Amino acid sequence: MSQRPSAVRGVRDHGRDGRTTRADPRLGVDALVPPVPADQAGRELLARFYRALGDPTRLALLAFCAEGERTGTECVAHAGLSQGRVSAHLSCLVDCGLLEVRRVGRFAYYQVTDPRVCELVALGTSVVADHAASIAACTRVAPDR
Amino acid sequence: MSQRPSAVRGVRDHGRDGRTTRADPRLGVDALVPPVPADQAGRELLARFYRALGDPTRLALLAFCAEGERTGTECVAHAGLSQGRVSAHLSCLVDCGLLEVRRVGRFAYYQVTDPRVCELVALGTSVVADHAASIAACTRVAPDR
DNA sequence: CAGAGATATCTGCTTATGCGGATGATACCT
DNA sequence: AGGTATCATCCGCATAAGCAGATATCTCTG
Repeated sequence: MSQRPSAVRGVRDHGRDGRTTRADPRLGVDALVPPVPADQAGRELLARFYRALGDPTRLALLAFCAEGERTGTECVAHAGLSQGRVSAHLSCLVDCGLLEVRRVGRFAYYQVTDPRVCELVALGTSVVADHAASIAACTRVAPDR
Repeated sequence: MSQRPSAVRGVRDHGRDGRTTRADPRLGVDALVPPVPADQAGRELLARFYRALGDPTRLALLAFCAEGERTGTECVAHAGLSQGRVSAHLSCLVDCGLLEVRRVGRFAYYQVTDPRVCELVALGTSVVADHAASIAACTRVAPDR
C-alpha cells in the first residue's frame, strides 16, 4: 500500500522521519492549530461563512456599509447590479453575521458593526498581499476552461 | 428617482438623517473600516482567497496539515476523496498562501506555517459561533431549489 | 384610497466549481 | 531496465451560485 517515506535523506533532521511537527521547537508554541470544527456539519457552516466573503460584489458592499449606514437603494446604486440581486447579497451578509440591518418604515439600513469583520478582512488582505501572483494564477480547483 | 429617507422619525437621532456613521462617537475610532481593495481586480483576488477557505474539505485538510507535515497520500486517506481531487485542493491551498509545501523526492509535505491562517480561522469560527442558526438558514444567495 | 418608492422573493439562464476516474510524469527500489 | 508508488493534470459530468428581470409586499404621500 502506501509507503512510508524513508527517513532523513541528507536534509536536516528534525523529527522521526524528517518532518516538522507542531512540537518542533522551530515553530514555537504560539503557532496554534486553527480551530477548525471536528464535525462535518461545523466545517460546512464555517465554509459557508467564508463563501459569503468569497464574492467581490459582497466585499464591495461590505466596504460600502462599513463607512456608515446605507439603505438598500444606495447599495444598489453603488454595486451597479439589479436591485433583486443586491438585496439577496445583503440578506446573505446579514445572515452570516457580516452586516447588521436596522429597519425603519420601508427602509432598511445596513451597516458593518462587528469589529471582527474588519479584522477578518484585514488579515485576508494581508495574506493576499504576500501571495497576489500565485492567487491570481490559481484557477481555483477547477482547471481554466 | 430615489427618495431620501425622511429624517428622524421618533427613533433616537444620531446623524443628519437619523443614521449612524463611522464618525459616530458611539462606535469609537477603533471600529475601523475593513481595508477592502478599491479596485475591482483587488476585490476579485481577495474574494478568491476567501473562496479557498469556503470549502469544508479544504478546511479539513487545513486542520490536518496544521498538526504537522503531511504527505499527499496521507491527506488523501484523511479526506476520503479521490487522489486527484485532493491534490487539486492542496495545490489550491498552497497557491492561496494557506499551506506550504516542501518537496523531497517524490513526496510532497504539506503544512500550515503562517500564523495568520490560524487567526483567520479563529476569527471565522468565533463569528460563526454567534450566528450559527442564521448561517445554517442562509441558503446563500441563490434560493433553495 | 390610489400611486409611487423601497425591499424581498421567484423564475429561468449561464457560468463556476466540486467530484471520480483516466492519464502522465518522476522518483525509488530491486 | 522493469515495476511500483507518489503526485499532478485532464476529461466529462452534476450541482452550486451568480445574474437580470418580473412580481409581490409593505409603507409613505397626497
